[in-house]
Amino acid sequence: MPQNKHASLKDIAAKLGLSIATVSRALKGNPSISQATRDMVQQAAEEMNYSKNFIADSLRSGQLPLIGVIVPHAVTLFYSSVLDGIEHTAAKEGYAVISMNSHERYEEERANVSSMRRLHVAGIIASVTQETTDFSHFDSLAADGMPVVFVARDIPTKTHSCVTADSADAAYKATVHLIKQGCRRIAILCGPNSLKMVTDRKHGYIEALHDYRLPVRPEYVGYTDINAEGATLATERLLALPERPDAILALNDTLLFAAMKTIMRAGLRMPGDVALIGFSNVEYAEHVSPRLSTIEDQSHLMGETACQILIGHIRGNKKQVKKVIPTSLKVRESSCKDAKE
Amino acid sequence: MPQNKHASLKDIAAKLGLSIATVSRALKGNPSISQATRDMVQQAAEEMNYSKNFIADSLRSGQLPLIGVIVPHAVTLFYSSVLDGIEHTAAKEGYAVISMNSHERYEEERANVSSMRRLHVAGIIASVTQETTDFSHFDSLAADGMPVVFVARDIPTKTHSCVTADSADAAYKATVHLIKQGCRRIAILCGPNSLKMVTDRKHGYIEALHDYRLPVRPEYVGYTDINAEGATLATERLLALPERPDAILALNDTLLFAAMKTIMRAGLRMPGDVALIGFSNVEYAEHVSPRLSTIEDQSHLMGETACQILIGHIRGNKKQVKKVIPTSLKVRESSCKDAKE
DNA sequence: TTGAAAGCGCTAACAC
DNA sequence: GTGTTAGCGCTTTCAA
Repeated sequence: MPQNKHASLKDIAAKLGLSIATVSRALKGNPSISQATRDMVQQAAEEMNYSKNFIADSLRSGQLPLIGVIVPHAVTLFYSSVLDGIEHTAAKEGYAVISMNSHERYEEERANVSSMRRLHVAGIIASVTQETTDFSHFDSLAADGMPVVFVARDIPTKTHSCVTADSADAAYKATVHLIKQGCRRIAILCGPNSLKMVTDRKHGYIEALHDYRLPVRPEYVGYTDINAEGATLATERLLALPERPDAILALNDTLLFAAMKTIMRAGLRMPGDVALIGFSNVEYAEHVSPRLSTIEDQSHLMGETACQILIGHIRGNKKQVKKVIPTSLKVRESSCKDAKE
Repeated sequence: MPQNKHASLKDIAAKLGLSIATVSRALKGNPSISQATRDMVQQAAEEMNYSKNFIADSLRSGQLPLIGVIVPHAVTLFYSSVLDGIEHTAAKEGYAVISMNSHERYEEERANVSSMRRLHVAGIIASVTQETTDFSHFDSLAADGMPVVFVARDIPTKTHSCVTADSADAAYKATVHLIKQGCRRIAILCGPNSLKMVTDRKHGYIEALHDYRLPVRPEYVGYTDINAEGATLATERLLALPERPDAILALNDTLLFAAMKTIMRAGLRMPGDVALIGFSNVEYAEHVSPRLSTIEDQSHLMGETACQILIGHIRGNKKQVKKVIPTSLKVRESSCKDAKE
């Protein structure tokens, strides 16, 4: 015999000699159905192991109870944690999560967005790639009535909701920390300016230098694509400057670890010759030697928050929400000039 | 005006004065439709930006083009990489991926399975929790005709397909490596025996001891739940033995890093007092001090392979497949007695 | 070569 | 209180 197809309303109706509509109403506790019938239907449904086929609903509503998530780099503790936060909240609200990885590539991101649209997901949470400078693929979703919330990496457009870290603030604090350690030639290792995350963090860095009357030197702003190779080259360029930086602030995990390796390989002492601090969610930062100072963001909470906002939009809330999640500075060995050396 | 609903076959038919059936056939190149009509329909479809609503199909087939994935611990490089491999293969074959995290809890796993079933996914890829000893929730999927493939952590039942690492082999090689370093009191840090992954790896460890005529001492087999707290306690117990082990083999990332911290905190030298090696996919293993020796598995490939097998089953292949993916031993400082100390 | 109609499972508007 | 019917978008007989 073929596979046990799930029991349907029709089956229950047939068994009980009722109409499909009555069964449907009884099952959702419609008060216009007599208590006796309701009980009878309830029991039959349980016996037959009935579960509602939500695809039928979806056909009518044109929307599946699914939330689409697009991240640029899924195989990281940061994004897997964001994803877990999203899943957590989504599950509580009756949504499942479909995730896709754009691998930091614009073309893949576009393809992901169109897959999501074809899938008729109820809404999308996205973190853009470092290549993305054109945002029309997202705009067209809005035109279609599919809500979008950006997480971690926002886009410049003003009309979307987003959840981000307190980037400028965190970079400011980290820079001040370095200044207080006696660093005067502080470099920053950046991703592309197309990411608002980057410009925000750079802004915090510059503000701190201004406030402490230190010059902002263009040669100390190292740009790179966000990958290990690029970051290694950019760090090497910084270290080769006539006036070598005495500190580096790295804008994310990838950049931070690449910078660390490059500094060590150059035979420089850390923090003696070059202090290092960076944005990171890698718990291993505290196990490497020297223990790395980091700015941690609350990735899980960012995911949960983004999902809550998105579900709000799905349910009809039109107001955009821009939420900032605090980070925390973890001072460890790599940025402490006065610490044990 | 309301949201731009997608154009449907009906819209195209109306515009062209054809029947819905004709449009449907024309769009899939049915040869019984005249070339002229086909061209006309094709063009209209493009103009109207038509895309097929697959929910309608799904209602009829009772199945969505979705693959469900259940992992015990999503926020790890191992599982996020497995997931990325699955997504990669799924996307190529026209499936999207729904992932859920059981957080190593049996009850969550059961809930995940029933969510997946409610969602009418086409098939499931799962890695069981360390608490799972009853597998009836998976068996009932099979009864429903929903294929399941296990990845990384298999279950004892013989009838399912699975993709696993060459656990016994890898543990054997790692143990032999330790023996060749002069270790004679080799301990193993295990998860629960309910995981086949654990018994397989333990088997390899025991075989190696046998082959080199070393005694298998029960007190050197440290059991723990797979989490940092449990692993720390288990390591402490091992280190407190009258005859302290001179080497530890840890069965996964979590256990490995917990063991490392515990050994260091006890003030013991590594590898001098205790050598350490473990299964891990954490690239940071090579940045900690001392650099950690590891057994790496090909997580991405495991995901791709599992997905290929699953899609085979979805398409009707009934033959079970058991695939073993090779690992590689990365010898670094933490397990080399003769290395620089 | 094309059209009409049934049906996938469910809900809601409209009877009675 | 309960039944009937239409319809969500599509495929697929069956007719013409």
